[in-house]
Formats: sequence, C-alpha cells, structure tokens
Amino acid sequence: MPAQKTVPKTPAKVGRPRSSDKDKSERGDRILNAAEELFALHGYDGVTLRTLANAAGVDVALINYYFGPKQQLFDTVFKRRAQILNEQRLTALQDAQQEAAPGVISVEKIIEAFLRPLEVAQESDDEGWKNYCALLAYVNNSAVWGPVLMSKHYNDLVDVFVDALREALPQSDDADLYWCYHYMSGAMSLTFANTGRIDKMSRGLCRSDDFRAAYDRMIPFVAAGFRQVCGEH
Amino acid sequence: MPAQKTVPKTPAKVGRPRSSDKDKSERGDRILNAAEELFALHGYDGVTLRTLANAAGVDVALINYYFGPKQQLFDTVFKRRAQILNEQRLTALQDAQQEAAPGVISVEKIIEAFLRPLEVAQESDDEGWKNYCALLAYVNNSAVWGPVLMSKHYNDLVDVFVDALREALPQSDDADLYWCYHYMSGAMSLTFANTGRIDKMSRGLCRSDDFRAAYDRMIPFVAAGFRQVCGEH
DNA sequence: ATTTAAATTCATCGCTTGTTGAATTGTCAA
DNA sequence: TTGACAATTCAACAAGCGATGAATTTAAAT
Repeated sequence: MPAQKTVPKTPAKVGRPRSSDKDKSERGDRILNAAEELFALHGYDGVTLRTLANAAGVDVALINYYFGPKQQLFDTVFKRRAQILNEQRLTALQDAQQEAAPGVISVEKIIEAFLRPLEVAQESDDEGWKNYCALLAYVNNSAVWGPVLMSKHYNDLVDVFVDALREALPQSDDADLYWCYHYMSGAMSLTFANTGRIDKMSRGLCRSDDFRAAYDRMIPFVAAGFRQVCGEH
Repeated sequence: MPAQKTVPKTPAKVGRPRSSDKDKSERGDRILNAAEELFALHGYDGVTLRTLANAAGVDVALINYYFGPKQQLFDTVFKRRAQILNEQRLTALQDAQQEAAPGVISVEKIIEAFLRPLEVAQESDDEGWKNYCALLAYVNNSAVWGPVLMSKHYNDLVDVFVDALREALPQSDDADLYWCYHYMSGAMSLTFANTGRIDKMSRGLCRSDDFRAAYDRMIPFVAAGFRQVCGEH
C-alpha cells in the first residue's frame, strides 16, 4: 500500500497551511489585535511573547517572522491606528472651520473636533479601537515611550490644533496654550485608560465605559478651562 | 601564626555588618527609595529585583528578607507616602474652610487645597516625592493596579473633597461632579508623569518639571471647568 | 513538472527571572 | 560566656524569557 502523497485528509500540523483553511492569512492581524489588547492592559514588559502567541492562537515563532523583535512589534501596533485617527480629527477640524467661515471658529468647536472622533472610535464595533485608546493612555503617561512615540506620531496634529486655538483665543500666551493642551491631554488619557475607577469612586453612578457621558462633559469642561486661562484676562 | 579571631581589620563580606559601619540599617529605606524611582519609570514588570538591588546597593536576597515577595514590596512603596499626602491635603482643605467661614468656600480654594500640596511635594528637597508622584500617575492610569490601590488608599480623601465641591456648587448633579473630578485627576496625573513631552511639543517654551507653572495654570483651568459643568446652567 | 518562495511548527539556545535555604557574622540580653 | 536572634551574602533552584535555525508543507512562478 503505497503512501498516498497528494492531499492527505488530516491537515498537516507543520508547514504552510492550505489556502482553503479559513482563518488563513490574517494571522498577522490576529497578532496585532491581541498585542494591542495585551500591551494596553499590561504594558510592554507585562506581556510575554508566549502569552501573546497564545492569545492570538498562533505559534511564538510566527510573531518574530511577521514583525521582527518585540520592540518593533510594539512600534507597529502603536503606529497602525495613529494615521487613521489623525486624519479623522483633521477632517473634523476642517469641517468645523468651513462651517464657521467667514467668522471665527469657537473654542468649543475646536475641542469638539479634537475629542469627538475618540468617542466614536471607542464606541465603534471594532473593539480594537478601545484597546488602542487604552494603549495610547499607557504610552502618553510613560516617561520611556511617551516622548518618543507620541512626538513621532502626534506632534504634527498638535501643531494644527494649537494653531487653531491660538486664532480662537487671540489674547493668549503660547505657554498658557500648551499647558492647557497638556491638561486636556491628561483628562483624555485617563478616560482612555478605562480603569473602572470612577465606577468605584461614584459607587456605580458613573461608568468608565460610558464614553458618551465622558466626552459630553469633557468638551465644555476643557473649553471653559481654555477660556479661563487663555482668554481675555 | 594563629589566626586572629577578634575584629579583623577588613570587614567581613558576609554576615551581619558592624553597627559602626555607616550606611548601616537604613538599607530598607534605600530599597524603598530605589523601588519608588524604578517602578515609577518602568512600571511593575519593567523592574527586576536584581536591577533594583543593584540600584539600592544591596544584595537581592535582602529585598525579600525585608519586604517579602515583589508584589508586597510594590504595595509597601505605594502605601508609604499615601497617608502623608492625604493628611496634608485634608489640612489644607480645613484651613481653607476655616478661613472662608462663615461664608461659602469657593471652588478655587477647594481645588487649590487638593492640588497645591502636590506642587510642594514635587518641588521638595526630598527627590523621592517626585518619584512617588510619577508612580501615582502610573498606578492611576493602570487598569490592573488603579482600581485596587487608588481606591484603597485615596477613596476616603476623594469623598471629602467631593463633599466640599458639592457644597460649593449647590446646583450640581453628582454624576457631573464625579466626571469633573475624573478630568482633574487625569490632568494631574499627566503632570505627575513628568514625561518631558510638553517640552518637545512647545519646542522648549514649557518645561515638564516646572511644577509651579503647571499648577498655577491648572487650578484656574480646573475650577473653570467645574463651574461650567457643575455650576448654574 | 520543477523550482523557488512563503508560511508554519518545533526544538532548542543562552540568559534572566523571582524565590529560597544554608552559611556566616554581628548584637544583645541572660 | 553563652545563646538566641538579627542582618547579611552566596549559591542554587525551577521556570520562563526572547530569539533563531532547521525542518516541513503548501502556493506560486517558470
């Protein structure tokens, strides 16, 4: 009985998978998604490649095959959604500016353009956006990653929004403007982090993942702060 | 030549050190201080006991001897300065309330009592306070540690301040109040984190470690936000 | 039909991890 | 002076780490 060489019914454990197998080639995406979630929750050092491989349903060696060493994987995860987010915020700002023209755009509208796309992302069907936002919180608050990754991928956007705010607040001093931006960034980050702490603090009255509630209040809160510090004194 | 048993001039490498040796028994403190700094910078998983022992100038085994397993050490570090901080903020609030009596205390004064002790801490000669604040930022933004440690050590304080704010803003809804507190907490955390990002964003105009500048603007920013969201609508 | 390249698993490398037990030296009270 | 105890170092443990080279299977190109 000669061994039947072609197409054994049991799929091989090793080697390239048949393209007919579902869950075929998007293994790279599965890795990125799992990495996003785990890095956001446990930080860079809190995630081992074996844990990650397990979560993604993939062999450890495959991570290196697709994304190189661990640091490079982290970079890739962080970069993936940055561009999309920046575009959405820029579009929102331009729309608001167009709508206000030829008059001056209000501080609220600028803040809204900056923050609202994040609510949309966090509430989207793609659960990954929620994880990415939590990752953003981790990176933004980290003295190791923050100055590197945030500056690299988000500084251009910051410039555009600070320009818009400067125009809307003509009396403002630049240092005031940057500090206020910093407060906004902090408030936003803690919302991203989605830690569940406000649930405990408020004894269930507020929910960490009620992003609608979070942003509806955050926008007027931040706008008022800007006006107070950067407005007519 | 019989070995001289008593008091060899070279101090033994092993065994209990002579009490005459300077840097004697505050080895426990040295461990806590180094742990504070390293945990704040790299997070729980980013610090190995050997790195820590090296930074503290101490043998690895000594960490376990004094503080038990790693998690327990982390708890101890976090708890150490929490009580002190809480007391200072409470005193500041009571002083402000007494000064305002019998009238109503202003939102600004309450926020000031909450935030200013942190500026004092971060600028104090004891460098450890700066590290502790950075650790606070890490814990506050962590979904793993935040709900556990923050709630355990800071929820009582939150209650007192929210009560004061509720009284100063009689029209306020409780959910609004907690969300605004959350924004304040986020702005504060990012300032703690001291990442150096604002330096890059502002091209050197603002400095991350200029805490005076940070809090002088943060207090009116936050107060205005509270008033906008929780004040008379 | 052959060859080349892509995608996957497996086994293993050299290190590092947190933790612990034993040995050593000093202090202090009895 | 002796004995209990405190403080320290050292060596080692089993487990886990990131990384990689070899083997294997399939797909695609020629």
